[in-house]
Amino acid sequence: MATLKDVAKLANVDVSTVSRALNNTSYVHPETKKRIFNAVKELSYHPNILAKGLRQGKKHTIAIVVPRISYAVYADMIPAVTQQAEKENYQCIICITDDELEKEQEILSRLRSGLVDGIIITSCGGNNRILRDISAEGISVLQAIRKQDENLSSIIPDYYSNAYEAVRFLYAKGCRNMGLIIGNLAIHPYLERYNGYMKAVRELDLEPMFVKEDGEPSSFEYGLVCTKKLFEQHSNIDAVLASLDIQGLGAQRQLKLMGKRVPQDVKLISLTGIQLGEYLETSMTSMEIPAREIGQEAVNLLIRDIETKDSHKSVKKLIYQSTLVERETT
Amino acid sequence: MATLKDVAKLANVDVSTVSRALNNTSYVHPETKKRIFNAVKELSYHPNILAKGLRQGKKHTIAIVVPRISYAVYADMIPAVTQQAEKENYQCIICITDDELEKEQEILSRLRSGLVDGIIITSCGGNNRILRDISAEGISVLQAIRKQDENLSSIIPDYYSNAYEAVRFLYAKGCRNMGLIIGNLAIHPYLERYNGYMKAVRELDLEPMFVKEDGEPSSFEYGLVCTKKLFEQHSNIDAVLASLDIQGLGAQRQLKLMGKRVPQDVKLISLTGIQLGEYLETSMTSMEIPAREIGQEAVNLLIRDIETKDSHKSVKKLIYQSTLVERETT
DNA sequence: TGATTTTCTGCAATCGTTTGCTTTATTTAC
DNA sequence: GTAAATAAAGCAAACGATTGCAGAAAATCA
Repeated sequence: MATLKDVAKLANVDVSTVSRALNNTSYVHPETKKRIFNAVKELSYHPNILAKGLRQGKKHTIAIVVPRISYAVYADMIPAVTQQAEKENYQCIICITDDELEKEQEILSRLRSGLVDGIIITSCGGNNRILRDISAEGISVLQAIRKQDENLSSIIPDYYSNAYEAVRFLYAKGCRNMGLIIGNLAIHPYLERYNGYMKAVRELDLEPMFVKEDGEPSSFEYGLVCTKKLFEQHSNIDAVLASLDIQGLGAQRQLKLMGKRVPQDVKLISLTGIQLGEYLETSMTSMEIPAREIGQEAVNLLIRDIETKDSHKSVKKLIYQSTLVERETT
Repeated sequence: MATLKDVAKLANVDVSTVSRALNNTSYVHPETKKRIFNAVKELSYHPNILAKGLRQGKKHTIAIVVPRISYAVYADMIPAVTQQAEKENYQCIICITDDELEKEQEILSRLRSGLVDGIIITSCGGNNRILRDISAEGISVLQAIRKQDENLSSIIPDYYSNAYEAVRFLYAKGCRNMGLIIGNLAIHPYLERYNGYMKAVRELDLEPMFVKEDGEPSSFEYGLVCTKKLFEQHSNIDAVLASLDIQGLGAQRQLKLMGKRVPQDVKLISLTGIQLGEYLETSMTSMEIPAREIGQEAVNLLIRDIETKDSHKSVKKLIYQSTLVERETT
């Protein structure tokens, strides 16, 4: 691979001149410039990004760390992030933790090695210490989708309102016995959804019905099992609120198995919308999270933070509203 | 951020000794080692990966370039790639092209800057020149899922057999009028599917029926429109073969709209399987591509290539068989 | 004991850039 | 016509690691 030196030799100038010509960072005679550009083309020179980063202390690279890429929210958010990053002339590297603490730590430890200027992360929790250390070392950190650490900036959907609004909506549709499929309340989004649900249920003077199981909550099976259990506990249920899209699919299947008609007998709503909902045989009503917007704005926030020399950076907290998209299940 | 120098100073030794201690690359007195490790811990030192890469000419990083991350094949393959890369102690960066030539070029030009040791790519085509240049410059290149350039190594599913076997399967189920939804035949996988379909259809002495439209073939709408057109052209169709999962969903919807019962009136199969097919209200029969295996083996191949100093590297071509998973649509 | 070998450590060059400082040539200003 | 400003280019020191070479100390051998 050709280096600056090679170009300099061919163009018969010093490397510094080549550098300045290519970066437009000082006067270079037009003729010299021409010679340099010709040499660049002839040698098909590409600057070494490592050397550049090393010298400048800036890598123009950010990382986005997510649990999975197949989950709708991330599948939506990630392309928005990479696109926005490109627009801002940043490179973007995507890391997948599988929602495992150990993997997340491994990844964070790698990222700590000066590869990136900033990190957008949906943490699986338990890494607050490391995240804060990284942040203290000068790498910008932004929590997205999930919030774990109040001392670091975050940008998340309004899970509380999602649940609250969904209950209100179903109430207006005539439902009076709404079952909620929920996960571990120690996890922030689940707690928020739970609180939003409870608030609405109390306001409307309804009986709260919710179910939580062991096992991976982000799964088809979880929706299947929880729906079954909900009906075992309360046979009169006329609406199911699934926390996630994939839970919703499981619920749909279970309702079919139990011979319940959707939406006539039971209505169904997902609190985390996916586009796919639209494509199903019976398309699913859902609260659609503005994942793309969140991704885009996350990049903007992060880059602003990176490029701020100011030492007393403020902790920012952004909350995005979702929109209810009504489809065939309600 | 602490550097080797800081550690050296604190441990009261030379940087070279620190380097050797940390990398276990030469004799270092146990006591000295202890002092060094203490210093490392105290300063929470993390080696600068850029400097390391620059000096060693190796980055222990590979890139995977894909059109989308939401498509099932990639959503399956990518985690397999990153996991396998980690296992081999390589870092992995994921790039998304949106199937746009321009973006792909932009990305490749970035990757060319010495950031990675190798590239696994599902190209949108038209970049053969650049890919070959990159390969010639010493960055290993491996085509996955799609093959564009016969002169570069590749690892792909057997699209031909997929289609061939699907036809045979449907024939055994009693279907005699099978419509194929296909895309641009200039694109390798579509051509292969077409050829496989035609081969089987001729062998079985059936009438070939296929449809191709303008517009994005990887979409719900494409499946919708093509299915409609298929039936306009041949009203007696008793089976639809969708090239892709998402086309299959569109077909399913269209069949419902047309009042056709699946699988009684019309059978439906997807030639590119997704796990999601299992979760649908009427779960979809499909040829399941071993995306995880392909991803894993791609990494192995690539790394073997990277770590081979040998100049006359051979071009490798691997083809993976799919398996037919029968579900409710047939 | 003296000669080897092995262990331990430091010096300094290197990877491919960028950039502060200098120097020289050219232009502008009054 | 001289002083000041501007344009153009080179030298050499960084950035943070690795590594060949060399020398000193310790251990082994005869």
